[in-house]
Amino acid sequence: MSSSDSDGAPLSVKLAGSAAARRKAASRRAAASSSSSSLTADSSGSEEDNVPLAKRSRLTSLPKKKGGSSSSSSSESDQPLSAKVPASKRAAAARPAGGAARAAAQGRPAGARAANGNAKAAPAAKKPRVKKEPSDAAPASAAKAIADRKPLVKAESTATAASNGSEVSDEEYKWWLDHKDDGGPKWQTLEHCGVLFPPEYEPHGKPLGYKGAWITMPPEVEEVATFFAGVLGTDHAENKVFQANFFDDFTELLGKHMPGCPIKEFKHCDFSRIRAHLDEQTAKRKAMTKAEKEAAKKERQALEERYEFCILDGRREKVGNFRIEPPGLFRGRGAHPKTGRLKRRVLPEQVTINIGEGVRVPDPPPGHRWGEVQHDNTVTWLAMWKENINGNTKYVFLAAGSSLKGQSDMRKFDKARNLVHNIDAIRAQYTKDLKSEVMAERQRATALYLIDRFALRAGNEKGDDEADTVGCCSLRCEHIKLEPPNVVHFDFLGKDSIRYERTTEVDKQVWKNLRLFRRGPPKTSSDMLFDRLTTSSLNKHLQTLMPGLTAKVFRTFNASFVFQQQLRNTPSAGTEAEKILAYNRANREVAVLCNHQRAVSKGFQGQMTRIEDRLLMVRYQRKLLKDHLLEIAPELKKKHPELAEPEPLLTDKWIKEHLLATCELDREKARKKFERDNEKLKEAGEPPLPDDKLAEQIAAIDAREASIQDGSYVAEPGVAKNATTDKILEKIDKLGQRIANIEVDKIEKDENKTTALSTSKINYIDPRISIAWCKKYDVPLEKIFNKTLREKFTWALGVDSAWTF
DNA sequence: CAGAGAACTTAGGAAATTCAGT
DNA sequence: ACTGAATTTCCTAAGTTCTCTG
Repeated sequence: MSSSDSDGAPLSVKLAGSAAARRKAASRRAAASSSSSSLTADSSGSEEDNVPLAKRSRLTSLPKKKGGSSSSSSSESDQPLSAKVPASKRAAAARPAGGAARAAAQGRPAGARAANGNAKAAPAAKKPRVKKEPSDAAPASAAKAIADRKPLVKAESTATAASNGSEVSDEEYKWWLDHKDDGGPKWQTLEHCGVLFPPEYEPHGKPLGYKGAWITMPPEVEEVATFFAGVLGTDHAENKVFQANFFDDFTELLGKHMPGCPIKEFKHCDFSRIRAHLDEQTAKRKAMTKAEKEAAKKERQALEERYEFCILDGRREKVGNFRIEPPGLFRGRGAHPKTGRLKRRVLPEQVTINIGEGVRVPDPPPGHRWGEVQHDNTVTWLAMWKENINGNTKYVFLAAGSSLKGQSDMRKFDKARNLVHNIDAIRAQYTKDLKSEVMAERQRATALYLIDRFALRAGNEKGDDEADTVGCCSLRCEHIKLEPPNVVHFDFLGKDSIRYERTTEVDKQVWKNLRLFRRGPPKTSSDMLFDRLTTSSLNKHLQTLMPGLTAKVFRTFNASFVFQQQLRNTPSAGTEAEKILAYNRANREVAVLCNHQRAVSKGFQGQMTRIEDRLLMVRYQRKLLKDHLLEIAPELKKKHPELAEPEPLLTDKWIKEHLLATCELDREKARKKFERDNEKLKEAGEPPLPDDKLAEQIAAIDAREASIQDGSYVAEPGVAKNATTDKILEKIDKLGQRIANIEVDKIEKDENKTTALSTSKINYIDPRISIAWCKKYDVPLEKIFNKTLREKFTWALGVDSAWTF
């Protein structure tokens, strides 16, 4: 691309574009506090001005979706609620499925949230309704009456539910057999019991140490100090940002509840007494008897029971996270600027309840009111509140196995599957666009290539008050290194601050483009790589290529597609274990593609060593057998030359150490057994065994140890004296099998060390692929999907073995 | 037309529970 | 039966996408 492809775009358009780019680049630089001058910023826009207006406008100003919402919303503020709200919703419901319908349906009338109108929506059947009431609308007596019934928990109590207008069906509703159009309301009727609040704080009275003094605190303060004591021993406690943020909020509390208190510096705080108390509590809990634990569990369940289900369109559905998040210290991931801040207790007054109209509103805790009660059936949440750290909204949704979640899950996979038919054309298109004269198009095509080939996320812009992580569109120059002729090295922090590091070959043109974007106008490493691209412009473009297509669909598509391909490596004639191994390998392939990582567990190295020891132990056994066999039948060496081969990795040093370690273990075992036996005898009222008996055994082991030390020890080969050579050969063969199995274990464990398979299994791989695979290879589904997964994917169970993604 | 907000999906780690080997 | 490992469940943070708003 050259600078000559300038066009006749009106100045205003050009300026608008480059101003935005400047801002973006400038903010980046500021954030990274790089030393760049304004020169960089000013020149960054210049190359840009070659964007033809026609193309630009096509990208940036797609025809607006016309729905009932936009026109009605302007006039609704002075209309009665009943008239305005259902109007737009109705319009949405009547519209055929598709983007426009969805847009309209989701357009929540602005007035609905703020207005407090009492007007009832016309209760016409099948019509979506939205109504808001003051939180104390439900009369307490009625509330009580309905609270006592248990329709939300047990199917047999349908009578009470029915009295409220809804029949609870206990029958499994196979929604996937219905051809339900999407885009309309999410439900017709909805009953639920609200949310469960965490228990009140129970003060323990343990003091905080400060410069040698022990200071007892009022409960409000103590609670927060205890939060910090709770993270001692984790990385958070050592994290300076975490400490500072915690202490800021803690100090504020001190000022409020303990004016004049001497606590001024974090470094002088001593949480040890509080920590000791927490450890004590943990120990106590651990020491409970089985019966006590069971009783506690029962009590907990009794408390939670009512919240676990709701009734949606007359059917019992599981609720997901019905618990209000307890207060604590915010545990932001990666280098989050707000990590450690106090996450405050949520009060009922801050909670909005969303529930069907005309059904009983759950009681708020005694002495409280709900913040708001609304009846919006265009959304799926049952309750909502705002969290104080980032101001994010937290929702109570249905569980993953519910019909609502299932439907959107199925839609997601169907959409990804639809991409199969379009992918060739889309790839051809962006490959062509890699050479576009228009910078924005070229960047878009290049980004799309990365998203498609390397499963990158879209990459929205992030604020300064969040961890600095990126996705494709927000990549900065510093995140890639280019190596001629076509190698790219990626190194950046993605979602959850998980590092994406990868060196790979790319299309030659892509490589050239990346070089161009990087150095085009003078850029510094903290400048955006794709300075003409945003996630929304990218997604807008994708919509034109396939309805409903967005950047994230590529991840789903590629994950499922690669998985299906990898499954072709399943050995049809193999054992079940081998088939499952192939399945897990395919799964792992996908997890690697999506960069699903996990921390190496702390016991990993030890576990690995143990597996290696187990392996060597079997090898040692095999060696003994082989030696023994060759000794009694040396002629076999000709026919079985492998008998003379040394066992790999098995050294004399290891053998000696292992044998000595065994002595130690055996002594310990003997002692334990001796004690146990005596314990039994005692209970039976019989005299204990003489101590000599133990001493005798120990002496034998000591002797063995000595012989190992001086090299005179001769190990038993582990077969009967009169065993035939065939028997021994068979045994050697069996040991070989065991060795192979352990080796596979070891490889799998090592490969799984940093790779998490679950995320791709739960979110990216179309379950129908797995189910079809099970049927084709005759593997029971339980071997690959646990109960949760089977429940989540019930909609997919019916596919046959020939189903393909 | 960027930025905020709403709603929903995706994510890894901790805690709880189950499993497997001795 | 006891342990330590593996798996499952819970938790909630961190993304994406789309709409609304000033």
